[in-house]
Amino acid sequence: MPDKPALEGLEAKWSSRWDDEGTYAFDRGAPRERVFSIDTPPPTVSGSLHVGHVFSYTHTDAVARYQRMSGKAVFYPMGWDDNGLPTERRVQNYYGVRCDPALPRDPAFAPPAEPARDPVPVSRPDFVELCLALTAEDERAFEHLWRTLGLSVDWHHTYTTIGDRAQRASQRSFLHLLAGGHAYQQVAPTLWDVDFATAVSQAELEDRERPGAYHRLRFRCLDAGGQPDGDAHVDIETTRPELLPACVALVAHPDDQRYAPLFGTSVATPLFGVPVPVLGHPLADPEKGSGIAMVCTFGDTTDVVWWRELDLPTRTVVGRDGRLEPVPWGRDGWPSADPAAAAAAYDELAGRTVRQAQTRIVELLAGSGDLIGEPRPITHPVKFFEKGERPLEIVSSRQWFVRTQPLRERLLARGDELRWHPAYMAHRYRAWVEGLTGDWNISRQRFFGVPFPVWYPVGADGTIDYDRPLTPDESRLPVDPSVDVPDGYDGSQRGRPGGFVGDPDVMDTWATSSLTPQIAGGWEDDPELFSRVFPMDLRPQGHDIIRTWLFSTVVRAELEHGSLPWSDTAISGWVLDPDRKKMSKSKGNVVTPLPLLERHGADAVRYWAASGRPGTDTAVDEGQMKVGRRLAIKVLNASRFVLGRVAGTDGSVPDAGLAAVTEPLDRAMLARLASVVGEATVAFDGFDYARALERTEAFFWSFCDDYLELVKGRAYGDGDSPATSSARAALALALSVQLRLFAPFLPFVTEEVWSWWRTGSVHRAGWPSADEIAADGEPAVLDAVAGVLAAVRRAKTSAKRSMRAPVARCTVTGDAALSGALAVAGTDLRDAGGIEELVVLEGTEPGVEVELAPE
RNA sequence: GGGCGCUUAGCUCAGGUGGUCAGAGCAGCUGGCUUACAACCAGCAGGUCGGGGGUUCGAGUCCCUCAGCGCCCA
Repeated sequence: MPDKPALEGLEAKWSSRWDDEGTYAFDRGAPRERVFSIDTPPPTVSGSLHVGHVFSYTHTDAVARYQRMSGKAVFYPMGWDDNGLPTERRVQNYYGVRCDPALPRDPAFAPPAEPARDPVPVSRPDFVELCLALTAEDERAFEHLWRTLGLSVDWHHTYTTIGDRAQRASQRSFLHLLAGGHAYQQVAPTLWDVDFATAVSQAELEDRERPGAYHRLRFRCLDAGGQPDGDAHVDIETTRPELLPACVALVAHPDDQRYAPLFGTSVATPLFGVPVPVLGHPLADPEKGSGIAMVCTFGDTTDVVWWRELDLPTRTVVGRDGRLEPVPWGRDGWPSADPAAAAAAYDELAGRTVRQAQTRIVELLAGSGDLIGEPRPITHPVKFFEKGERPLEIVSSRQWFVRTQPLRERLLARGDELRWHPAYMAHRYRAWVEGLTGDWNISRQRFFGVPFPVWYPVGADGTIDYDRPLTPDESRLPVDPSVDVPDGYDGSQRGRPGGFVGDPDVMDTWATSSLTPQIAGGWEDDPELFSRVFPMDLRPQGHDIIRTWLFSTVVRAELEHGSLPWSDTAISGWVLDPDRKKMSKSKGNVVTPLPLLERHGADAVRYWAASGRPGTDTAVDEGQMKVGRRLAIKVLNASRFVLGRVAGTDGSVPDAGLAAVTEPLDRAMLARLASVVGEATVAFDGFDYARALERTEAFFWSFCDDYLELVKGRAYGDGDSPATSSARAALALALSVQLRLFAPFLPFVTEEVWSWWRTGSVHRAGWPSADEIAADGEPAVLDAVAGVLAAVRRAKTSAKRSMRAPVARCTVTGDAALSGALAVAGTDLRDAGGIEELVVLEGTEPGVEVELAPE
């Protein structure tokens, strides 16, 4: 035991010791009922560490440590989410490159030493190499952070979402979905980010308020013969006049009497003279604009609904590059009363971006007199990819979907079955599932991801037969269809008539991340392990990703296993900046965790994190970290005192045990501690680590302030007297229990102290039970005596005297319980308070009178 | 527009099933080198628990309503 114990260096000392000794190694031999398995969020490895990680991962770690101490074999693996767009973007910026899948691999490729001003095109394999290199570097930084923070992860069980195991699981599951009819491919309207050149899913959308303008456009009514019906017309309002050439219908609410007479008739689009029907649909809002809308393929998601439900034709004008594509007016589904005029007008638009096209078409409409009045500015919500900078377009493209729509009821039932902590978080899931409007698009037109394990036959005429995808045997997984060859073909047939082509896309990152319980648990790769850990016990995560990660994981487990992926989920809040504002890179208020760990120590930072209630947003609070640091130091010092009294001259601590605790005051203290153990245990069983910490901490401070002071006299006494033996035995028991109660929160300082007098790790010691210290003590004895001691201190303080100032006489008046307490603990009170004469009176007016000795 | 959460001392927050629940820590103030701890200790002061209404013998604690803040979804 050091003379002057300190916190410095404990992180490095113990994290490497734990590693060497396998303190947190998972016991594969444990039967399922003794296993506690955790499906930890694999953090996105895109370079920056975030204090939010430290916050929520500490919550999980506290629970993991509690479960481990309670005798569970804790399966606590760690993954890195490295696949996907964030990594691609980071690699592009870091190296100054861009992926060009048309390029062949360059055997001599080396990344630019300095990022060039203009991105260097690199082949897909070279690009993927760079992604792998950079994420490997980031992953080392993350692991260092986790070890410094003291996460009790089993570092033998790690995975990445781009690694072979993840690819195998993703592809295998995809093949199962395909075989089961849960995955299908379709050319369909797809949310498309022009800049990223990829499809995105509903879960990745966000609405942003953007300025726009209603343009009032005049459509001429047509008679039954398709000729203009005199001067009859109808005006619509649209924020996207540039989509006029893609107009396929007008819709109004079926009950809207203004337009009811027009239902079933046709009108002609201005400029292009395209005849389109006027139809009724309940989604048309009579309050919006003129109450009648033009349906385009496709301006927004409502257009998609109208198009589908009203069985409208498709006339797409916006291409994947966000520009208007050429259109064959008068042919192939592009009817016009005057194809030449339509073509002439459209020539002004083709090749322009949607923005440019809007400006131009407004000029054309104004010139033709079809724009009525001035555009009317408004702000309205526009759909964006959450990582994108330009509004999403909706384009038709070939995509893989997972059928979620028919699952709705089953998914809602699974949500009810899952135990949520806190319970109200279940609402978020339910609201999301109930609001699903389409199937889950899992195709991404990107590079650093898991490829779809499919090829397509190429017919003799060179057409690709998408309806008969070629799939590999599962034993071949993972495959890369751009390199590997389907069974029955050879490489020379790639892209040739009579040959094959590989699917060019990769899966949505959530299509892999939704399988983390399977990937981490060794699904099919290690069935023995999998049977012991799946379904898992706990999914910890933030509330912001309930609709993505939690939802998609429930979908996959339901389709693959017909079960929940875990029994419980613990939802952490967000970390806010010190001013309680949401952190974001754009605001520049993101707090990085390493400096905090260096400044305050891991135990202190963990204390702050563990003080954040489950589900509650919590501000970064260095004040709380300082409190945590003081607590850790207090644990060191109090332990040093206790062990200094308890240990023999040779340093060994006799294990006197509960039987030696004979003094009522000591038994009272242990009884109170026993109730704290009970409270902490109940709290932890409900995943309420914060309450467990609070109860433990409150006890500890009163233990130090009152009990230690009261018992000092006896503790320093003659080692052979029963009174001293009782004090020392109680101190040893109380310290042992408290160190274990604190261990999930302050793993470093508790392990340090444990090592002074115990063998093995405190983190492998048994979680304390009330039985260990269930003396038949009466806690009120301690309360009563501590109350008198406080009164004595008060008297000394108000007299501005030292705490050592002697008290000539202390007169205590109270009921029988109080006098009984003082009868059994009066000596301790006299010692602690420096009281020369203690007088106890029974009376109805309780009070303490303190007469200090003259100075 | 819908859903969820929050509103308790200057600040950050606790307050499981309604009855010493009006609390803690920080900050503030006043004292004390007390042989575990001055990176410490002792003590003090601080709030009509967002407003209004209701249920009840009794409500931060349950119900309704209003206001503000935040998040999610339209």
